Amino acid sequence: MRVAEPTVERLVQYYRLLGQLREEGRLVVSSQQMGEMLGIKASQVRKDLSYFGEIGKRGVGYHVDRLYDHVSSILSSPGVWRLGLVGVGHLGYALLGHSAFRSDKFRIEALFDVDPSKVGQVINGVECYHLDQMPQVAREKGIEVLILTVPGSSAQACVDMAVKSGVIRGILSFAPTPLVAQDDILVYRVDISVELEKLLFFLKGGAGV
Amino acid sequence: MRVAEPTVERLVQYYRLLGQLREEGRLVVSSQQMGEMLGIKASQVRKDLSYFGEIGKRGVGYHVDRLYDHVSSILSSPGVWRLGLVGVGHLGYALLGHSAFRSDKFRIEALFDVDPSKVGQVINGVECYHLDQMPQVAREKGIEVLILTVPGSSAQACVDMAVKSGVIRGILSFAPTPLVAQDDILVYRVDISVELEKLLFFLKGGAGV
DNA sequence: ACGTGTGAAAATCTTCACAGCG
DNA sequence: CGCTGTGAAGATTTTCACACGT
Repeated sequence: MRVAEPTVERLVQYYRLLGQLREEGRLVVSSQQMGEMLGIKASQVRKDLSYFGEIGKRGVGYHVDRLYDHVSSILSSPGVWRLGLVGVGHLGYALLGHSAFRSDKFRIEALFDVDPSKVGQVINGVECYHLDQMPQVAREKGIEVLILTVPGSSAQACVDMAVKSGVIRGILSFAPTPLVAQDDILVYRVDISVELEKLLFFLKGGAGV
Repeated sequence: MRVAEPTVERLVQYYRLLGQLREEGRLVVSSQQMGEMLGIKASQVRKDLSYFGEIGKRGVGYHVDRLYDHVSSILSSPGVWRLGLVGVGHLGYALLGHSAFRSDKFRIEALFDVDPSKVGQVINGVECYHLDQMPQVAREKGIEVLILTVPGSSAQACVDMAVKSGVIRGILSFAPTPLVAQDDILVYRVDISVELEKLLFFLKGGAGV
């Protein structure tokens, strides 16, 4: 069965929460309680979890350890993903050290930039190559996913290179530009300014002018 | 009429695109063409734009300048928003210099941190205060919106302070934690690791295990 | 003839409400 | 009894299809 994107988004949150509860030594949790802690309706929690089989106990709730392992296996990867990070500016550097990028599910294997002062350096324990070498390095190192933290003006060029490399399957872009790629490359975007604009739009009241 | 969030998200993209087209000196564009450039269906473009009145010309398309001004006024703010940025780590610093934060719609008026080596400094042209002073500084400077780039462990504490300040109306958080606030404070979240997890989930094929 | 504007249909996502099991 | 699992209802968002103005 196909799992919807909003469901996956929430699964990641359940996973984090369960990790915490597990550390606190909690044994059991109900959909109601999870919902309250995450700002999600209990019925939504139950529906999300039910897509992957009956894992709770009626009249009791969910066994924290068991549910954690279960969600973990849903989100698990076949192996360790190898990532490349393109654009070692402030944002790229911030992500390199960011807690979101500390996981045993993936590893940043290479950096790419065009700045001669960065190429050849080892930054945060990862070697930086010239962008031109990206397709080759990606093939050599088995990199399948790219994080783009380049200016909008060069984002599409990076995507085109990724396509040509033949090995990149997914791209997470932080550039504020639309990207076109073949259908077999999965592109996700995090657009910071859009989020800020949305916030301000609804703050001012939502209507026009 | 209430405007849906997905619509606002696309409006921001139309706005950017129209800005480019305008600079290129283009006079007219169709919903079909805008859609192709942004990866959005033409019918969706037309529906989004039609919420705000009849602005296109049948048989012709949209007049670029006119549509640009129109979308601009929809997204416009009553004045210049004053923002505070909490947490001047790598990510906070990156955002400070980020192109997304260069706009005449808002201005970052103050930074906040707990690190003594940052408090009192002027970073990127903006003064950094101790987090404890946030409610007071926010009131003095008319800050209504906060950007949170703090570790997850302190994000909720920042929200609580913001609530107590009495003047904060919106928060954009980059922390990977759920946040609870009163209903009159609008909270948006950008969760980088969730986006990456989603990408990897659908890359591996979407199903469980 | 062409491309917008828009009701209506379709698809997607969320919430309800309750049967059923521990 | 309490809480899950789930079909059905409801809400929201996208897509279709075509009437209409230029």
